[in-house]
Amino acid sequence: MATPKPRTFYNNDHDHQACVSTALSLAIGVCDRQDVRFTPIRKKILELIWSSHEPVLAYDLLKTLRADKSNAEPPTVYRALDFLLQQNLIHKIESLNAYAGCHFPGTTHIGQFLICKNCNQYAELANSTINQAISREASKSGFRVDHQTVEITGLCPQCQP
Amino acid sequence: MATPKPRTFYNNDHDHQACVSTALSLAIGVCDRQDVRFTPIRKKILELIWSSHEPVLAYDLLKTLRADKSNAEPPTVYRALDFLLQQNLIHKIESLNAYAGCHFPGTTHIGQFLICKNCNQYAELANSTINQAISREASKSGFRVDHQTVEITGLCPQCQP
DNA sequence: AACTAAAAGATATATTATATCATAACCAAA
DNA sequence: TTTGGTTATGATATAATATATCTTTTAGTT
Repeated sequence: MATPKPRTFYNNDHDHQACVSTALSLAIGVCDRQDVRFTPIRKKILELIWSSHEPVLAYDLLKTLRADKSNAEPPTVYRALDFLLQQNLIHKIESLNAYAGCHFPGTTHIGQFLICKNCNQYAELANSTINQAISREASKSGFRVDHQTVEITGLCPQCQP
Repeated sequence: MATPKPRTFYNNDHDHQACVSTALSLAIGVCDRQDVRFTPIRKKILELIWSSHEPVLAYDLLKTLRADKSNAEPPTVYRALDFLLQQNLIHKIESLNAYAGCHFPGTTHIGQFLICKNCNQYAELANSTINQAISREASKSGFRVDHQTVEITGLCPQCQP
């Protein structure tokens, strides 16, 4: 399987509405094929996650969601997040306790995250060189790999001096 | 710099007291060289972290610590953890919100963690093949890497069927 | 329409972590 | 050997993240 082309970081000029609508369309397709329900709350949470290219905190989602749904409570958000995680439409960034839109939605892939310390944007790679190196080296210790969490912090191209 | 030999997973027969005392001796050396204070609380927390080869939760440390120090409160533990993290004597396992003894204490290294889903033990690698693959592939996206979080779950040799 | 299963509402609480101010211990210099 | 400064700890409160549980509503099926 070829490594998909890595997403680059975005500048202020890009057509962000296109990012959001692409993510939503793909999500509709995924849920359709999986025969699971892409309810209004789930759609709204996915939209909010895609409102920027930065990982988002659950309680920030809750605050924003409450503009629309004043009765929203933490479980409302966490249930939607759990659903979106299960459908591979978002990822959790463990080192930030934050959630980020998946760039390869509905596909089985092993993602790696590049997170810019300056602008807080992330990029998702699905780089087979990295994940093969990890699998191979782990095997040398006799370890059978099930899941990899790879989160890389640093400076994105636009934030470098 | 050569890749240090990866630590393997431990079985029930190993001389665990030796693991603990080695960790403590090395910590004393590190703190000495850094001219920082290895106080009784810090020592106790490090000992508790090394009481097994499994990552430990902060509030579990607190519970255990209270056997000795009944007035211990969360900041007592978190301050000691912060200190030990700063001195590279322990690591935080982000995907578990847990803390684990460092296998290469006091050295600058880029660690990777293998975490067994069955027995909960971890091993720490400092594998340059992995971290070079990550740096190199991240560079291709123009990203300047500062820090890597690599946490791999699966089955250790002893827990495989 | 009645039934069933899935989703959402509502409430409570668990878990993880930090802020802040007060006190104590350590240690260097006068 | 006091003085003063710094670092560590005590104590209290609270913030931030996440889940358990029970009820009600909604959607889809018979």
